[in-house]
Amino acid sequence: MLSERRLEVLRAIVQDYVGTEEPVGSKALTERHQLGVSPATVRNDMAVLEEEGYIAQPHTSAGRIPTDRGYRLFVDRLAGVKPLSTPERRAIHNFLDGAVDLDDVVSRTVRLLAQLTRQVAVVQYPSLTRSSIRHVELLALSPARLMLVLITDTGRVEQRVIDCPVPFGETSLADLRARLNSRVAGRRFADVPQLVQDLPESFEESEDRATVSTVLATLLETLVEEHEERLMIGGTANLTRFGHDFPLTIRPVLEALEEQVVLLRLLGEVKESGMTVRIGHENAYEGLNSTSVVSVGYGSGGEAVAKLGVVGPTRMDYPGTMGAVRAVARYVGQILAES
Amino acid sequence: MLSERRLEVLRAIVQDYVGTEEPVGSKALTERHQLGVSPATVRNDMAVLEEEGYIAQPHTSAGRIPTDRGYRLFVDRLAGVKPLSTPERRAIHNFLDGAVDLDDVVSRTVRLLAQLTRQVAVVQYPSLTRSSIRHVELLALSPARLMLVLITDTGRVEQRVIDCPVPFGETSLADLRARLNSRVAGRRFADVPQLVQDLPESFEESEDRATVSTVLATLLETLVEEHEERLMIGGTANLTRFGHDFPLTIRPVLEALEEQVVLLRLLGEVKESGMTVRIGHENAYEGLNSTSVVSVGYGSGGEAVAKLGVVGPTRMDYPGTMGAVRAVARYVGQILAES
DNA sequence: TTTGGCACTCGCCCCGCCCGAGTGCCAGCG
DNA sequence: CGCTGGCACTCGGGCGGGGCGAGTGCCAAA
Repeated sequence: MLSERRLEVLRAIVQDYVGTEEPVGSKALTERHQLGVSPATVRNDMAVLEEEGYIAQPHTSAGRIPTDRGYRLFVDRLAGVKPLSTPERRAIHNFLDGAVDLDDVVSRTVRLLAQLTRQVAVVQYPSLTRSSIRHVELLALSPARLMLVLITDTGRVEQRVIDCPVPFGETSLADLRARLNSRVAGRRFADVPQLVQDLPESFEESEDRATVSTVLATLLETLVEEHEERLMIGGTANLTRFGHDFPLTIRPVLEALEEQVVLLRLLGEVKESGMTVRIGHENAYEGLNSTSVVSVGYGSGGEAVAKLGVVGPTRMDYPGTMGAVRAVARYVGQILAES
Repeated sequence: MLSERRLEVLRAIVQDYVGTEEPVGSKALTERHQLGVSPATVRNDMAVLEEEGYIAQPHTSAGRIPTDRGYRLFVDRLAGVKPLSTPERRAIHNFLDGAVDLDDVVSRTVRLLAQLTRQVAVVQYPSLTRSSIRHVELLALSPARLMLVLITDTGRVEQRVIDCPVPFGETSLADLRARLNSRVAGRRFADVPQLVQDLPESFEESEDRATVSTVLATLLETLVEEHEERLMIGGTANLTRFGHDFPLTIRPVLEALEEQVVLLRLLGEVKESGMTVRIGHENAYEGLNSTSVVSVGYGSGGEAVAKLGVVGPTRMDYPGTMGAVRAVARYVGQILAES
């Protein structure tokens, strides 16, 4: 077990290193923090901390830097979530109010998060499967082609073009549209499959039934994970502040950011509620081994409809970042609830 | 005027420099190209080319590298557009077919372009103002709130929430929807303003007129440039290949890429048809002074509804990049025409 | 006009040096 | 037993000098 003071030393190391980006030595530590002990004592504590794997030296005769494990301890036991300042809070409101549609909300959120944390921001669009249907629209593009448009209560819109096996009359179309809406409007997406399964049979014309089945198939297909998840990233310019050695670091991170699948999985691991912090090697994806990911779910009501977060160097200001992420998530939730 | 051989020397310099990323000297040039003259002659030619501002030496006693002006001459007079190989062409088809909606088309295009050119790809969504309206949908979210959904012939969907000054009945809504669609469906967006201007007056109830005006105002506002333009970028990981000194270079480029306004202006300068190449300082935006932008319009018919292009180092393979950009633009145009 | 020759320039690489921050260890002190 | 000051040691980073070689410009000859 680590004594109180050793934890204090670890905290000091993390704070200094985050601030200066340079390995921190025993002397500098005692000067910058009121630890009440001499450098020699700190050195002993450091030796213990190193033994336990919380800190490391890049090379002999250099100061110490925290390891992933050290950051983990720091986040879990030594640091709280720093609440935002009033100006920052106001900035969030100013920035997010006035968004005209969902795309706008998401893109503003991304920019805001990137700016507040000075890191890379990732925002997932509200998941379809966890949203409710506001409206389903069917348009005839030509006699044998339909367009299906889905609108969710979170403002998301999806469309699909459908090739009908058989030409489909305008009356049947209006009919289908009405029946479809009366069944699914206001319902959760997750419930849609059983709500519509008997729909084809309720049509008299057998040709129409085929078309109705096709439409429903497309509708259900739209809800398949993988396809339905979208996200937006921003603040990649902040990657250039990652460190001096970043040519090597930045590459895999940029690659990871382009792999939506990777990011989605990353966010997918977020616990339903509450904030998740993944530090360095805790990230399953190799390219992100030298980064930390802070993420949290957001939603219009109590429950999360999607996630957002930031990707930054393991050497990041955890309390501040966590505060910003949480505050933004809450406010985005409010915005969505209003619209 | 430059002699034939001097132009040939310039071409050789550009090609070698693009390949090796290193200043090219007279000896190396004669070895790698059949110029039929000695290094000394080439040196004389180089001196002339330098005097004219087509090439420069990074420092005394180093080889020459092309200047922006040199690249310009190369692009204008020395290089054609390199057609893609059959496998590449096939790759485009494989990659782009199977896109389910417009977002999918755009995101696939971005990835494809980035992969083909190994540079940063930028794709603008089809412009609203140059598209036609396929359908306008009005939904009542609550008695006093409407949602306006616009669907274009290029598959783009825009939605806006409208707060009504006065509650608006379901009958009036259906009425408005019908009248609106009969007027604008199939028409160009640009024509919308005059098509709808007398619409409010055609309503009897004076309260309804206010709402109708609000709806129309929102509709027109949606078409305002700035707001209506969207784009997607990808392949930023390719920035890491820009050069050895890239920490300095990459930063402003990433920043520029995040500034949608900058990019839109960049693409906006593209001539209606035909490819545009902006080299180094020809780019108005300072952060892109060490990059070149190759862009072209694309569209479903003969005319362009939007633009796409790539951003790369001035030291890029112009013929190849131009070939890829053109080929992708053409195929995307086809895809849009089909859907 | 082209060519070979030649002296010259200058950036880069390599090496060795020194400096100093930081360490680990130890003996002494409370 | 824990803390402290002292001390020898380590080693990375910065600085400067020297050699190398690619590349140049100039010139005289073909």
